[in-house]
Amino acid sequence: MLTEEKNQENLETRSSVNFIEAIINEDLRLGKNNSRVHTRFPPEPNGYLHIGHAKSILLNYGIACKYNGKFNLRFDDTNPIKEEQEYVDSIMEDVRWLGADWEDRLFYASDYFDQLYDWAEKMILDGKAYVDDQSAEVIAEQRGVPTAPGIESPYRNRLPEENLDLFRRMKAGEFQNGERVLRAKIDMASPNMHMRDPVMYRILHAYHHRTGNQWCIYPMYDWAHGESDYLEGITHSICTLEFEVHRPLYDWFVDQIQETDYRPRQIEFARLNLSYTIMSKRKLLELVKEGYVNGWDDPRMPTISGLRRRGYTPEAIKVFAEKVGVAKRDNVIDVSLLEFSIRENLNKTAKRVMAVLNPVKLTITNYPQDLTEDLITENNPEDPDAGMRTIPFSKELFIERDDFMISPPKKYFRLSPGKEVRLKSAYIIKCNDYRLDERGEVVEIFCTYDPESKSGGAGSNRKVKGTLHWVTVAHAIDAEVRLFDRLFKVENPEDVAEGEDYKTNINPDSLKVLNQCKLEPIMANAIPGEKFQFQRIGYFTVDPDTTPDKLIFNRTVPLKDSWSKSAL
RNA sequence: UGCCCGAUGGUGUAAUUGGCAACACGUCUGACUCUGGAUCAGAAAAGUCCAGGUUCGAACCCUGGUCGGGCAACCA
Repeated sequence: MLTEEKNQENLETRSSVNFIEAIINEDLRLGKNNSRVHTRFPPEPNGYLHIGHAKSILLNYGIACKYNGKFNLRFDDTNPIKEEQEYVDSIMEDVRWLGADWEDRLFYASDYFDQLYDWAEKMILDGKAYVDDQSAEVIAEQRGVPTAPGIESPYRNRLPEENLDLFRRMKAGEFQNGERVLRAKIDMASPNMHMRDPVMYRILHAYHHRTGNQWCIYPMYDWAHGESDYLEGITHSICTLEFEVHRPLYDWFVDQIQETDYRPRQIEFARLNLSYTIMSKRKLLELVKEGYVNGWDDPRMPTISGLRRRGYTPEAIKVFAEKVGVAKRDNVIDVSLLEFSIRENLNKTAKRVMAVLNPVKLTITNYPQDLTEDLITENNPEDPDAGMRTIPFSKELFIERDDFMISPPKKYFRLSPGKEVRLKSAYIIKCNDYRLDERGEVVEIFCTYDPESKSGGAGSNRKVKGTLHWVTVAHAIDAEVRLFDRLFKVENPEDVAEGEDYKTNINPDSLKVLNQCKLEPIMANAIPGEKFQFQRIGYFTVDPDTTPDKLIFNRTVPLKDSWSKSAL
């Protein structure tokens, strides 16, 4: 981004900062952390990123940019059982695609395993941590409940030397999974459950995607996260609301290692929720594993890879994230805001082309049999720089089946017997007749054209109510078009009757595949990821499944359609 | 009968930190249009969860409620 633009943006938004920026402004005013701002995005590589993560990425990266600070990408990989390299790769691709640049600061919590271990030994020596021999069940029981204090473990007052010996033997692999843990010695009576001697290390004989079999003890989130922030010099550690109750523990752990004035600060914001959408990683994984969708990048998924394949652009997602804002109250954003963002973006950038999704033949009876005209049409009326192109026109055409009705309702502006319409960038035609098959389906429409009405010509000023898109029979190329609808039938998929789950709300018609689609010939050159507006229909992108002999398009989002709406 | 958060049009976010509740999406009109798109013009829609208090003045401060969310993995 140009500095000039950035300054302009700062000026514009200065009067209205979100609560996180307000905190940062205050920290800066007080000169905290040498007036540095340093954020990070800390995903666990246990699944693909979704639009909610995009909000977080863009928030963290946006703040770093705005305050001339830095942004890190850090994988929170402290649980080898759930984490995989595939997820690391996909996450990096998605973060990069969104435009968040971590420069040379790619880190892993596992980078810090040695340091964390050393600090843990020090805490043991200081009497701040101890080894507990009890089972997970017993420990959970002793922790008590939110409304009543817990009780102390019988191992709580073990001598530091014994704790150190045991901890070293844990590390050395002398014990089985679950046999012992290292716990911080805080307060079993705290009203905050997280302060009741939380587990710092558990034994996990498991292969880690980066450290292999080097370790058999792994740090817990609370112990690893704040210390990782500390090691990276993070100033503002932004996370979601559910970690709010963890903050006292975050601070307690930082207290144990802090050596200078520098100190990272945790700030929590409300995660993004979208109507008609499910955002839980666990449930998205379930949709993938149980085959409700075709993989993490299925265009119906709210994953970043799904949105990308659907045809969304990073710009649109950025605009969306800005419009959504940042606050602490729970929210459900209407998907229409997301759709607005991509339409607004693609309206300015997508090339307009003719595509007939559900074709019916139309013959212009008074047009010369062998003639093909190259007509000129705009690539994008919203973008003067997009230029013009030619499109062939001849006697036999395809038009959209929906664009013809034998006996139309009152405000139908399209084609019907005796009526006139314009063919986009071509001529005005009049319907004289049509032919039905034995089932009563229209198989051919017969029209005459007005040679004087050619687009751009002298006599082209005549007004007709409707304009149709079309392609020629002789030149059209075939394509498969995948029409996506929302994955869930209801606004809140989690809202279900007793004994049912969100899967009962899955929309059975979320994917409709059309195979007889006819496109103007220039589309033979379309490449995967390229975006178009199919005129009068919607925005489409070329799916990566496309092969040289089979073009496949995904519908990103339909055009707004006030006609079908009013017809309801 | 614990602790921590939150509450502003249908949805989301603002309100110069105590000064006429604004913006966006959505909805509805109308204009324009060779995309029933876009664009343009306009409208409806909250009196700020409730009750008290402080103040000339409260969405904002205080008190007490109500409602919603979170917290009891060797998950993050």
